[in-house]
Amino acid sequence: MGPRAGDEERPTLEDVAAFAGVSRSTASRALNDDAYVSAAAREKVLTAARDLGYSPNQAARSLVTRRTGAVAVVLSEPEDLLLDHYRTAVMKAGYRELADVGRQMVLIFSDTREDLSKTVRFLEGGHVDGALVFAPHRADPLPKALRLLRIPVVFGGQAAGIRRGVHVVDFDNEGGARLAVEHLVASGRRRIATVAGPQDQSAPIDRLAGWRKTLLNAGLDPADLAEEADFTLSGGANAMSALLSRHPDLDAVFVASDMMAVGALRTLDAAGRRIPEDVAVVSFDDNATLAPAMDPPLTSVHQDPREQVHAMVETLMQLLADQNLKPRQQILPVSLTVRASS
Amino acid sequence: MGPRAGDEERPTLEDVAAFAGVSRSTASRALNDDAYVSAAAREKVLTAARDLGYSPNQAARSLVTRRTGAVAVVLSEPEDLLLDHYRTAVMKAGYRELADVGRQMVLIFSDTREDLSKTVRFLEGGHVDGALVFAPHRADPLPKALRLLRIPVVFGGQAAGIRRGVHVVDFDNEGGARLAVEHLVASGRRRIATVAGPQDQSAPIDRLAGWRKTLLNAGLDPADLAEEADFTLSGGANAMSALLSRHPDLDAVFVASDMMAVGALRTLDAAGRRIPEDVAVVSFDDNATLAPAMDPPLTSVHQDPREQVHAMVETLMQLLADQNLKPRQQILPVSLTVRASS
DNA sequence: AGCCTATCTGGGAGCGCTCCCAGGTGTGGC
DNA sequence: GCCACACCTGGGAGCGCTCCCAGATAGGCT
Repeated sequence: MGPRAGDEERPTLEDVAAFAGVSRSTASRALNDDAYVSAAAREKVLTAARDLGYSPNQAARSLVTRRTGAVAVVLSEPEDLLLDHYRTAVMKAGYRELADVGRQMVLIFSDTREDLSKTVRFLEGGHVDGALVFAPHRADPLPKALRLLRIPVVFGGQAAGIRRGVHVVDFDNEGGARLAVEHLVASGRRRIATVAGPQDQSAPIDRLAGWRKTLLNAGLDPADLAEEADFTLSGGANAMSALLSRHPDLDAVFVASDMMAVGALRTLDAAGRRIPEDVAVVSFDDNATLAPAMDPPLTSVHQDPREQVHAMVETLMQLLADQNLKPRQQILPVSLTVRASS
Repeated sequence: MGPRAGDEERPTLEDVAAFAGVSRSTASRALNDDAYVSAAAREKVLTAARDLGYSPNQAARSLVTRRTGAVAVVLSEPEDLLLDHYRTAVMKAGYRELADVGRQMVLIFSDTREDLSKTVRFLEGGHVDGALVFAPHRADPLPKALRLLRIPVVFGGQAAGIRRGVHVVDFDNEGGARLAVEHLVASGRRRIATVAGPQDQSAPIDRLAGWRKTLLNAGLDPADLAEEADFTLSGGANAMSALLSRHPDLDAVFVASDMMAVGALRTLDAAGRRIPEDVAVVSFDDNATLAPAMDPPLTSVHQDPREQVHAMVETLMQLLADQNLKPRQQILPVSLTVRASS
């Protein structure tokens, strides 16, 4: 039971207080910079803490404050989770934005059936103060399961199956599609096809709807000019082939993601179409490593995941301060970055 | 101070015990399935816990056990962190492997100077029981800073500037390069170039060394046949151009990553070289979404990040059980997946 | 019968922190 | 001179849990 070598006990607040010659209470106040601590006492405590290499015991702290200082970022997808550009950006942004408000990110991947209950149990278990949830699939049971949760939740993108009573920060997908199509119409295109994303997710649904409505508004016929794909490069290439064989005379295409646009570009190139002379291409995402790097560089609807996450964190912080905050749907604007492909 | 609506207090262990008609101690034993609890008591406690919707307070638990149940996964890179395929795979694998041993992953991105001290402070602060650290850059100060840490650390890939006394799980990068080059030599190639990765990281250094040694062993001259690039697609394309202009007669190339190989393929195609007839291509990583999807599909050195993370978690668990475990360097074997590009 | 062990239970202490409250000291106003 | 009020400090309680220990009961051995 004797002290082993290297078995240095971690100093406690009590140790710091003793070392500084003050009480535990004063030490606590100094370290958390509460009011009513004399400058001299504060100085002594901070020095003592530094000298002893003190770092507060989080467990003890959160036992009494009932705050963990951690926030979960949940990436849900009933099937195998794809860590695409968007999710990757969300993770990085989540880490940064939460760090900026002094919170730690705890990442949760929820991509199997059994994960659902594990995820709920974790969020329920007091490990985190709140959660940012990304659950793009409409059939995903997670959002509904989270309704009974005691901790505040903010959704990134629409919460499947829930229309109200939750906090949501989404992009203006329909508006983005409208920008894209209006741009094509304005430059004289008349047969504007679309490669749509998976129609079991709300973002691609909205993009498709935006394309359709804008065409109708412009007096153009969308019939048979849409093809669904799965957000992958090859999916985009195949969808483009299908469109091309149905409508060899199409003169523009709105593709619902950059990655699919790369595939579409490849198909158009193989079919001998010049871009943008024969066919103009506009895509969605404006992925910084993809869109400008293509040949030709892609015109793309710009959305900034960091901005979304920032708004989500902001909302969550308000929620943490005031549990009764009225549920809010924030729709972030998007813009069109015009490059050589259109 | 009266109870608000929806202000349901979380049940404590005490509540569960009272409900089950046993003592707090017995309830605790039943829930943690300790020995010496009668079947009847256990049953009553578990039922009570379920009925009350009890979930243990983690803070209270870890205050006394001095275990958090969480493990950090640190992705370090002094410059802007690139979430490439490998790191992404590491994150997913880390999440799964840690979940399998009942631990929670806490992800840490450390990619600026000031992050260093924040990272150290976090790891020091008792938030996690241990850490899995990925710090590929040789100049990265993090590994050395972690030496004084009180918590167990396992490195994924070599720990910059440290040769011994740390736990490391690495791939056999040099052996992988040897496999690749021996395969090319065996198929009759004689002018075998390489597109090397950044030489400030140990993995690409080892791959380059393996290429060089194997050529020399085969009686071939590596002089001037290596070109360094930065692991990006365009970097690979440019390096390939340089090699091609220096050695128009090269008949094979070993590329240090799949992504760079995609660029190299593009350059070779543009230069009118047929693959594999004129130039054979072998790359490294065997990225499941990239290597088989290329035209032609890439022969690639296969390494499995999940396997690496699994070994790291295993080592960490042993370390958690026995702090004095002797430091170990584990080198995981790699294999060659032969496809049409060679 | 007596004793020892294995099995099971409950109470108490205490992990390290924050928060509340009582109390002490100084300063200004009447 | 006294009170009011800011400012500052220390002690005590208690967050919810696990672990140790004392005690109770039942069964198997000498």
